[in-house]
Amino acid sequence: MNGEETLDESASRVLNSLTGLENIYLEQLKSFSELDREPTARIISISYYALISTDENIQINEKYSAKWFDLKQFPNLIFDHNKMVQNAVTRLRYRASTQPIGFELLPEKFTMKDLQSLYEAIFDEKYDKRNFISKINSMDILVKTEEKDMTSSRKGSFLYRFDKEKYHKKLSQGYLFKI
Amino acid sequence: MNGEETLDESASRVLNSLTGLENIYLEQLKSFSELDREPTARIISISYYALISTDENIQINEKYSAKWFDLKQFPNLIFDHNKMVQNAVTRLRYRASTQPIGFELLPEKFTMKDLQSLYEAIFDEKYDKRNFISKINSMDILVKTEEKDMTSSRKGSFLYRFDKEKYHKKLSQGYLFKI
DNA sequence: ACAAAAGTGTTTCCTATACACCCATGC
DNA sequence: GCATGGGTGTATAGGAAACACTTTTGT
Repeated sequence: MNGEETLDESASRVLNSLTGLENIYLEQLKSFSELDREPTARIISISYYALISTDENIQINEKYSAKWFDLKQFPNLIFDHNKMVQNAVTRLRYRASTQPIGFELLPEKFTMKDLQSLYEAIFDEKYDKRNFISKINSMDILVKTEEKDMTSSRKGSFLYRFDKEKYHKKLSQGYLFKI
Repeated sequence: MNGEETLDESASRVLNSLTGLENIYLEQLKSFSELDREPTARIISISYYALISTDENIQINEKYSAKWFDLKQFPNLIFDHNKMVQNAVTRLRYRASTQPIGFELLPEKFTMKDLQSLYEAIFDEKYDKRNFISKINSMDILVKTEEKDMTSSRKGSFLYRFDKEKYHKKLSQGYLFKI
């Protein structure tokens, strides 16, 4: 980090220089301070994770040779970076079960199927679509649009939007998000 | 922190110099890095919380003028330290609901009433004793001893121990602690 | 007409909660 | 014998999970 920014700002800046993205959900995870975690010097790292929507068009800056990996088949990382990833997955699952961060990861309009697939990916579990949809509907934080996504079926499936205002209103009335 | 220790070690050392205690449960919370969090210099702090059992006999080192406060009536703290305390309470509650850290805070042998009072303090809620006890019993991680605590009633109440081995065996079989 | 995904309700089970009386003992 | 805290069981309600068929439409 630089001397003139917070750690959160620093994380934002790094993500931006890597992807060009701005205003991305970032959450601080934890510090890693083992003496021998890197061989050349004593380095303390504070890890973060970001939620990057599937509809963002990203040009990864080649300078850092970063790459996307599927969680189920990602390579061994150097130093303690495997631990960092594991820690990030755990935190992501906790966060996703207590806050509607799922919507950070979808385009503004999405189908119920998209939403279900996303949560299935986050928790690495399969859900029954009837139960999933009625759970989501019971939360009453989505708005059904008139539009349909016609790309995945002949019948087409309705698109929904996350209603931030409604959600925050419910929050202030003591509502607890729980999935 | 010194240059030759991890942050966890540093937290242990600070706690030890404050209280003389060793082998205390400590968990790292998060970093605080706002530019103006302290007026005199740019300081980044990593907060921790500790679980200190009610049966520890503690001599607080007067050098640091530390004091114990009841959470329900603790004073305003300087800088961003109120935030730190709030963050610690939130984490403690999360941890206590997913891991049996309650037992870190009790003597080796304790009554069901002790345990219930402890969880009531952590979550600032009252529980029905029948429901509480049957929930604890259904976990099957306590051992009832033959001994009774005679200090709180004429009848006396049985003392229990937390069975770490049993708990870890259950964990390895996929058991999830949940209170 | 048929293939492919969307959409929709009901039943069952289990967990969480509410609730009240008897027991053992010291005084 | 009574006051005090300890100990115990059951009934009810609500949420989670299991489960299958009809609809739409492009080809």
